[in-house]
Amino acid sequence: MRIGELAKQVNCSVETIRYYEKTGLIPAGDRDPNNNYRRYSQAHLTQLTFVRHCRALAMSHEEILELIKARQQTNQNCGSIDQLIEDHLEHVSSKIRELQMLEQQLIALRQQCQQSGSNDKCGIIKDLDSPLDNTELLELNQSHIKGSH
Amino acid sequence: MRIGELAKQVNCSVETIRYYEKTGLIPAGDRDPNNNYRRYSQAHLTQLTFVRHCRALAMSHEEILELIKARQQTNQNCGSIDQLIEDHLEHVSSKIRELQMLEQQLIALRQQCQQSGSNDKCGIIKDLDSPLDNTELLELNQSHIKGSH
DNA sequence: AAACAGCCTGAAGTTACTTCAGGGTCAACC
DNA sequence: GGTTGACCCTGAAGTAACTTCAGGCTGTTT
Repeated sequence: MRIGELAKQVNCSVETIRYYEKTGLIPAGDRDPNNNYRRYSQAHLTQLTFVRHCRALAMSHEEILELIKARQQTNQNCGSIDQLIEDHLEHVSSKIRELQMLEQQLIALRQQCQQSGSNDKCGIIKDLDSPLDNTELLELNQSHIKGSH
Repeated sequence: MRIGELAKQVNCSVETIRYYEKTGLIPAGDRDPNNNYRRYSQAHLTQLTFVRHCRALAMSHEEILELIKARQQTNQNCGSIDQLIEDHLEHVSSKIRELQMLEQQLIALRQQCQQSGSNDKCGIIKDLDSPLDNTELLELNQSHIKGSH
């Protein structure tokens, strides 16, 4: 199977597959000697499926690499896999809590407008002019799950 | 006031302030002729406070630039400001919903392990090997609110 | 033979910064 | 007077996970 076909099967772009190869998320595999095109087997499809599934769960490449490594050490204790999922779940949960606080602040901000009419009287702008209060200082942390835009 | 002092007042790094200047989020301002150091006034502090407040609400630079522009057209109708906040709130809310679905999937995945003991029998790995089902295909969209790691 | 889909590589762009390299300024202390 | 250390400067590169672009070969169809 060629790269375009593989991309279709796992629902991603061919560029993404080439990128995964470059960064070691999937093995390089061999080439058609005639044209130097990449050739993929069932094994590639399996690993790429695994990777895409992990990405759909918002895991980072680093986390996925750890899982792949664990997966290959078949007879080791799976406690580390368990722990990784547990930690990742905690990342996601804390991100949710963070965004929910943001959401509340934005709802409060929205009510400040008061239909003033003109920009200089708009309560939203006035509100944004004031410094951050303590409750807002729990800043957006640099977590690896992507943002809202 | 010099850049270090300003950074302290708004609780960010001096590099961030220089970055904001480069990207137009705050005006360039003047320099001390003796040493070429940046000098800041109360007006700078006000605008930077505004920007930091917006960032604490996870707005993108693009959104903040729009707000700054609106803010300067004092006598225009503030409907566009209203709308921007509304749209941003919707970004945040939909990101929350997305992460909550992720959270549920991770909770389900965590239960797959079944204390098998070894990696090759771990239900988590088996689960990740299977392709994404339809409910998971609502992929992580490229929204501007930062991720979970 | 020309057109067009599909493949290749390497580099640059994306976001909002942070880090680094290399160097000038300034107040204080010995 | 020399030096230490805090603070400032610039421009370039690094971060994550891709996407887009430039330039060019391959392969099938008309």
